[in-house]
Amino acid sequence: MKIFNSLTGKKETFKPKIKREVSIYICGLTPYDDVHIGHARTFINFDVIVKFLRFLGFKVKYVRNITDVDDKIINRAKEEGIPALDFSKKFIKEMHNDFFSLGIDSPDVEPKVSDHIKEIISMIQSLEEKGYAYRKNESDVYFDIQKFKDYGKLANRTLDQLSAAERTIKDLNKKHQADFVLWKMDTDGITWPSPWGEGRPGWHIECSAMSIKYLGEEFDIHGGGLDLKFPHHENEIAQAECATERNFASLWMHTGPLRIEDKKMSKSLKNFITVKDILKDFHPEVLRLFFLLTHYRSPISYSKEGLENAKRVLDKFYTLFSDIKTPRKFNEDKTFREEFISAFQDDFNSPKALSLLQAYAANTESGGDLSSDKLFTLKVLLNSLGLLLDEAENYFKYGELELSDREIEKLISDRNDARGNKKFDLADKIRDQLLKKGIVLEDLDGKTIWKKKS
RNA sequence: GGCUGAGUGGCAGAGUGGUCAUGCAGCGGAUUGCAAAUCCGUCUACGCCGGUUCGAUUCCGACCUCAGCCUCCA
Repeated sequence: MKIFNSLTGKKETFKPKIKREVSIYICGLTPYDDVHIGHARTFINFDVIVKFLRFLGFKVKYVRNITDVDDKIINRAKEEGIPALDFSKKFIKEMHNDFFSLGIDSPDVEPKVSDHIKEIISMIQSLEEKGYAYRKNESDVYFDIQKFKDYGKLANRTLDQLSAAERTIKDLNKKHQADFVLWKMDTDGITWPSPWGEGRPGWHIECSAMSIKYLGEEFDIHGGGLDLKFPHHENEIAQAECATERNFASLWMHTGPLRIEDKKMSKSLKNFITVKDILKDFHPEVLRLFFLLTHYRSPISYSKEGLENAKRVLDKFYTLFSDIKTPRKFNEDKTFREEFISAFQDDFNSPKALSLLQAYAANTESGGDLSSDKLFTLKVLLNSLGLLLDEAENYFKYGELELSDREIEKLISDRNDARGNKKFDLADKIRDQLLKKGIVLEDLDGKTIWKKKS
C-alpha cells in the first residue's frame, strides 16, 4: 500500500506503527451551519479510505473531532440569542443526519472541544513550562514559533516568508506575526477558568490535545481538507511536537479542494451548496460516486452535469443488478479482486479502480454469464466503497414526486389495458402524461416498472 | 510577490518512453407496438517552444495558462 504523504511530498509505502492496525485522526467540522458539499467531499473520501483499510483487514481506530468552541459559533449563537453550546448541538445533530444520509460511517471516537478543556489546558501548561508559550501583560497566550526549529515543515514555508505575507495584521503583543493563540482571554461567549484567567482555547490546540489523548503521542495518519494544511495543521504539529518532544503523526493526508462551477467555494464568497440541497435531487450514492470518479487529491469542480454523469454511471451498475438475482452461493473471483485492490492500494486511486469495475461490468454483461462468481465479486467491491448498497427499486425511485405510488400504479394499469387492446395512441398518451410528472416507464417481459426521470 | 500543484479527445478522468485506458455523451446498426435496457460497429487526445532519444503525451529546460495556500474555510 502506498500513500502520498503531504509532509514529505512523496508517495510512501505505508507502514503502520503496529502491524495490521491503523490509527487515524481527521479534522472534523465546526458546527455552525449546514454541511456543504466541500465537507461532503472530504468526509466521503476519508470514509472510503477507512472502509478500504478495513476491507483489507486492517484494524482501524478512526477519530474525527468536532470543533464546538469557536468564534463563528459564538457569534452566530449571539445573533440568535441562545447559548453557544446549544447552538452547536443543533448543528451537530444536523451533521449526524446528513452524514448518515450520505452513508458515512461514524468514527470510533468523535471528541468535542468542550469536553476536553482539561487536556487542552494541560498541554498549554506543558508548552509554557518548556518555554514555547508566552504572553505580554494580560494578553492572550501565544505560541512562539521562532522557538520551534521545524516550524513550516508541512507547508514548506520559512519564517521570513511568513512575516512577509501581505495580509498580516500587526498585533503588538506578538513576538512574530505568525505566532498564534493558544488560550484566548475572554469573558464573553463560552469560557472556562484557567491558570491564565477566564477564557477559551485558541483554534488549533484542540486537535493536538484530542488526537494525542485518543491515539497517543505518535500515530499513523492525520488528515483533513487541503485548506487546513496551513496554518491549522502546521500549528498542530508545532504544539504537539513541542509539548511531547516526539514526532506526532507520521503521515499527513489532504483532500483536494472543491470548486463550484469553476469558482472557489468559500465561506467569504458564500457560494456553498449544502448536502441537503443535493439530496433533494440526487441519491446519496450519486454524490459519493461523483467524488470517487476523481482522485482524492485532485481538485473537483462541482457541476450539475458532473453529477448527472455520475448518475448515469451508477444507473448502469444498478441496472445490471436489478435484472438478475444475486446468487446465494458464490466464490470471489480472486484475480479481479486483486486487480481492484492493486489499483486502489496505490494512493487510493479510486478513478482507476472504478474504471476496472466499469470495464468489468461491461464484460460481465456481454459474456452472458450473469450469475457468476465474477458478478458477485463486482458487487462486493462496489459495496466496499459504499456503493450499490440500496435496493435497485429504491434507487431508481429516489426523489420527490407529485404523484403517489398508487396513482402511478393506476395509470400503469390503465396503460397496460390500452396496450392489451392495441390502443397504442392511448397507451402513449399515458406514457407522456407520466413523463411530464417525472416518471419513466419501462416494459420488461410482461411487467411494467417505473423510475424517476433523471 | 512567496510556496505547492495542474494543463490529456465533446465531457469526466487514469496511465505510460515504442501495440487499447476506462466511462459518459455522439454517430450508424440490431432489438422494441413506441420506449427503456442490452448487443454489434464507430469518431475525436495528450498547452506552447526547444533538447535528449532510433522513437516522447510520458524524461530535461524555457515559456504560456489555470488552480490552491499565504485571511474564515473540509
